[in-house]
Amino acid sequence: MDGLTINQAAATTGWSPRMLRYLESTGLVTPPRTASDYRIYGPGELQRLRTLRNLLDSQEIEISDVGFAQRMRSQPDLQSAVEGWLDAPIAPPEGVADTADWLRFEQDKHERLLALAGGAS
Amino acid sequence: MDGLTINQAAATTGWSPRMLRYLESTGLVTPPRTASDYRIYGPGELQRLRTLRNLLDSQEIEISDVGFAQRMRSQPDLQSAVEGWLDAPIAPPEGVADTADWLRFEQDKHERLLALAGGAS
DNA sequence: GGAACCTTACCACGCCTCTGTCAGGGTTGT
DNA sequence: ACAACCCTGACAGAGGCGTGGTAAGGTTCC
Repeated sequence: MDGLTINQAAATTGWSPRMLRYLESTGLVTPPRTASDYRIYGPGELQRLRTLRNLLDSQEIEISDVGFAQRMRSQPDLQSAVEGWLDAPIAPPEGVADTADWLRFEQDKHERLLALAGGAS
Repeated sequence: MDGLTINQAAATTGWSPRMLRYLESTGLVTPPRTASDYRIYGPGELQRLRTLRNLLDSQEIEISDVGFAQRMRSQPDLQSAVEGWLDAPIAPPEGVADTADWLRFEQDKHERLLALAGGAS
């Protein structure tokens, strides 16, 4: 044994043992195990637990948020998809000749939908 | 008026009017308003709504996740705090002479805590 | 001026997150 | 061998998210 058990780690970090297991289930802090499946918290894990607590306290964020950030880290396609959406301009796309044309097109579409819903014979 | 009303926008994007208002409350899609507070969805907002739907469908993601990503965008200190935590090494910090010393220190700390909890006279 | 639309503000429901607690069974240390 | 610890799995409850509905009141169009 070269590390703390879950209750010892809980006592020194301020997390409850339940939460340490929960954090492991989210993939945020994953301690190694002994041969008989006891969790072993080394200095690295303890540091990570303490700084995680600081992070959650200082910023207004939740565990699941950090989990999502980690997920974006490991899935580049997800990251590029999200950032692509965020970076997309709010301005209208070019290629439609005139705003008035576009507007008429969309409003007609709306009326077609209403017609479908209403007087479908 | 040079844009669609909320019901028209809902019909062409597939979102419900309720959800368009909800998305505005999360800050993800914020249409401008008329003088009498009607929401006006222009081509840009419609595009954004459709691509948001694509994003949520294609990736395994929730609205609040996108909201969090946007929040990290606009708050650089939050972003650096989260990424700093994610990038922190799992390895023990240097500076402690010996792992055995550290271990003894932490375990002693544990016992002090137990003593406080148990036999506080 | 009335129908059809828009606004905000609530209530409600199902699901998920976070957190605690407990039961049944295996492991460690003295 | 016995206390004290660890494991998993389950139930439970507070609170937030995503979504729908509905009511009371202003706006727009014919």
